[in-house]
Amino acid sequence: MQDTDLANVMRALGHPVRLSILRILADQKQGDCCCTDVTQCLPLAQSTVSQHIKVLLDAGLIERHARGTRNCYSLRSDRLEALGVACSGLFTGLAAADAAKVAELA
Amino acid sequence: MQDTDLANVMRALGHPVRLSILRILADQKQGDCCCTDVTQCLPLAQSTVSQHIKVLLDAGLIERHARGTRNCYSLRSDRLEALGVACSGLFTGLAAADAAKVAELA
DNA sequence: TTCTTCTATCGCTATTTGACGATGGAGTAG
DNA sequence: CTACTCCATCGTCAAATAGCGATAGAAGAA
Repeated sequence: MQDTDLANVMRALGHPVRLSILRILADQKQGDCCCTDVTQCLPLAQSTVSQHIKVLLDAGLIERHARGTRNCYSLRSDRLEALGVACSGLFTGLAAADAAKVAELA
Repeated sequence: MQDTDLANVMRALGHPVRLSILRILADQKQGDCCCTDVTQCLPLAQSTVSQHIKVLLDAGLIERHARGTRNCYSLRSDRLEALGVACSGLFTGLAAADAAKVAELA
């Protein structure tokens, strides 16, 4: 994953409300979680929640699927898992490079 | 790690230049990497780089230590490793909760 | 002391973000 | 057809962010 893409995803996750939305979607029963449901879990206006959802959508972290009269949202588990791997790799990679310098010095 | 803290760190990482700075610090030889060194690796003004460094400092991702006449920076490997664990846990946790719903449905 | 280097900070501007209410289109129910 | 619900989008505002040049203080060098 490119640094630019990674930064985009990170920025999308860089707001506590958006992390909350991800958790709400993870806890909700299979697929039938619409914007109104999420809004009722948060002390925010519907339009604000909709905006945050859009950010997560654009970052590819969630997906939308029409469910009768509603738009329902669910996590994109594949992307989340890939992200977990990328982050873990990035951070331990950085830490490892750092450690290598120290070792090299000895 | 709290969602608020996690979001703060994510936001700090949500800019490609700051990711670059982390990589630069990881590659640089032991400890003697000052603001000017970083600036020379980037197409940005020194003041701008200094600001980005401050963001990383405030997020606790790097640390400053005076080295003679300069201020040198290095990664906080402990924090990075902790972050790797936290991210990995968060993402796989979300994905797992999502998968559990599907299984429960069956 | 005087000079030079380093760099954090200030002031400024332009852009982006976060929040809100209002609105209108799409679709269901009656 | 007539409600009614859902919700994405628009317009607006305040605040934060990202960029720059200028500057001043700290500290080593001469």
